[in-house]
Parts: sequence; C-alpha cells; structure tokens
Amino acid sequence: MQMKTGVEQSVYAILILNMLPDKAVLPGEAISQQLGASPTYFQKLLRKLVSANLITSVPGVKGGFKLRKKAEDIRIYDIYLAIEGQQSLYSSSGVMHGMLDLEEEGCCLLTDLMQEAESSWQTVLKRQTIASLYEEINVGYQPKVQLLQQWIKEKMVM
Amino acid sequence: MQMKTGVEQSVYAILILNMLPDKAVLPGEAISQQLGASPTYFQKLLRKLVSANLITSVPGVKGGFKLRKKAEDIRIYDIYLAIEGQQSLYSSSGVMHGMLDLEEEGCCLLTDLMQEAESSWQTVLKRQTIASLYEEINVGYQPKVQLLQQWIKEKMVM
DNA sequence: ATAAAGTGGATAATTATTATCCGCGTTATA
DNA sequence: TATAACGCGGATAATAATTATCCACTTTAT
Ligand code: FES
Ligand code: FES
Repeated sequence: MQMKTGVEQSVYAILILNMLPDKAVLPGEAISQQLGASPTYFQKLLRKLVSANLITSVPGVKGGFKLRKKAEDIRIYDIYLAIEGQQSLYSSSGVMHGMLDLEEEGCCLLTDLMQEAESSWQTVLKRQTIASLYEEINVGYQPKVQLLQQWIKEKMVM
Repeated sequence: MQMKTGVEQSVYAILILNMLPDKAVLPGEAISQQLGASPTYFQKLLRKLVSANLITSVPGVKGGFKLRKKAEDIRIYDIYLAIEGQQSLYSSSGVMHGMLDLEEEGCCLLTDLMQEAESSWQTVLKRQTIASLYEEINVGYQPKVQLLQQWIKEKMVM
C-alpha cells in the first residue's frame, strides 16, 4: 500500500508550472527532464492533470502546459485525486457477508471505520495548496528557487 | 493505492478468534474456509499476526490459533500494521532533491504533509478495537452471530 | 507409528504500476 | 504550403507488488 510516485512528480510539476509567467507554457519533455521522470510515462500523468482541470495543454509548435487554476485553488488532495483516482483506500471484499451470511450490503463496519480514517487523511491534504507549498519552499530554499526560475525562463515558450 | 485484502480478512479472522472459548483453538484451515480465503495464502497472513503478537499458534494434532491479547487491546491499527508493515503510505523519491539540487535530505515538504495526513488516518484506526467492533456487530446482527458461534463450537478443538 | 496441525522457503500466477512506441491532430513559422 | 515541434490516445511491453500454491519439515495428541 504505497502511493504512486506519480503523485510526487505531479506535485512538483505543478509547482514548476506555478513559477511560469502568465501566458507562457512549458513543454512536457522539459518538465519530465527537470524531475528526472520517464518522459513518455510522465506525459500520461500530465494528461490526468489536464483531465482533472488542474492544468491546460497547448498543442502545436509553441505548445506545452500551464496552470489552469490559481495556485491557491489547487489543493494537494486535488493532485492526489487526479493521479490516483477516486477509489477509496479500503474496499471491502464482502468477507463479513460470507461470514454472517447476509443478503443485503451497506453493512460492513470496517468500511465505515476505514472511510472515517480516510476522510481524516483527506482533510490534511485539503488544507495545503500549491500556493502554501510554494510559499514554504520559497522561504526555505530561496537561492535554489532562483536557479529554478532561471531554468524556467530558458525552457518556457510564449 | 489499495489496502491489501489481507487486512480485511485478518480483522474478521481475529473477530472469530475472539468468539472462541478460553483455552480453545481454531485450525487455520477452518478459519480460511469461513472467510472464503485461499487456505495457503491465508496461513501466511496468520503467520504475520503471530509475529505481531496478536495471536498465538499451537502446533500438533489439536493445534490451531487463538488470541494472544485481550480484544480491548487489539486495535484495528495493530492488525493493519501486522499485515501491511510499518512503511508509510507515502515515500518520497527525492524529486525535490534533483529539482532544487539539494545535497542533504530531511527536507521534503511533501513528506511532512503526507506524514501528518497519515498520522491523522492512524488515529482513527487506533480508536477502534476488536472489542468495540465485536460489540457493534453483536448488537447489529445478533441472530447471525449466534450461528457463527455455533459453527465455532463445531470447529474448535481444546 | 501415525495423522493433524503449524513453519519456512521456493516458486508460480495474477494484478498493478511504470514505461515505450507509433500514428495522428494541431499550430507557429520558414 | 510544407515542415517541425508539440500534445493525444491506443496498443503494448517491462517491471514490481500481491496473491496463491507446493513441499519438506517440526510439533504433538492419540
Ligand atoms: S461485508 Fe463489507 S459491506 Fe457487507
Ligand atoms: S526531496 Fe523529499 S526528502 Fe528531499
């Protein structure tokens, strides 16, 4: 039970896109290179982010990706959801059904508990946004962020 | 990112063992049959529960498994831990390291957040115990539980 | 002695995740 | 208008995680 690495990559990808000037766009391959991710698979992840309306894509020669929402409106949870899908962490196999010979469903006590735990988990991931995460990184690693900004200026297209 | 089905099976297995009279023991195969689990793999799960000191095993002809702790002292989280292991839900691949060119570790902002979320999740799973779960099932499905009790009396050995 | 259990290791089957390829549509620009 | 740089989607392969089976072994009641 491990979160997909795609979630981490996506978060940092969006963090990069957040540093992009308005109207500018960054090619997927540049991003995947910066993250050290496999370019082809990373495109698939970007597609999921597009489907989730977190970023937009521009095809064609000066194409690429950019944010669709404001950084304040992108919660870490949204990114998680885009990549991992909406299925819950726990899904009952109906063990209790067979055990107690129940006809109807909607019973599983464990499901209730697990759902509550997951909600509690989600709450934390809904608190932090790309904006707040960027804030933290910026105060903690400003010089490095400058370099990243520089790199973005080189790779972006308008 | 799905919890292993072994967690569900283990919870119900322990719930069954909890209904066992003191000194009695239930063979692993009987349990797996009741749960509809694959017998050989389910033995592996039972082993993990033994290793985690949640249940004890008795070898030999009148052998089987029984609880090691009191139902009040077995949290759902303990069972989760026994089956899934102690690794956290999220583990950083160091994407931020490569991105910002950091030497040392202990940085990842996402790791902190994810850890907080996971703690929050764990808290819920630490609240409920086998005792409280059994309580709930007992009030909700008493007649069915009677039948299960009956079955246990048939299958147990002392 | 024998049979019924658990144990541990090796291995296979299945499923989920990650990765690659290729042909296509779109768009700036030469 | 041709071309090159990009994103898109489907098919497919490689890898890893999970689930499942088998077997030789130890333990113990009868
Ligand atoms: S056994 Fe889980 S929903 Fe019924
Ligand atoms: S990038 Fe996550 S710990 Fe440094």
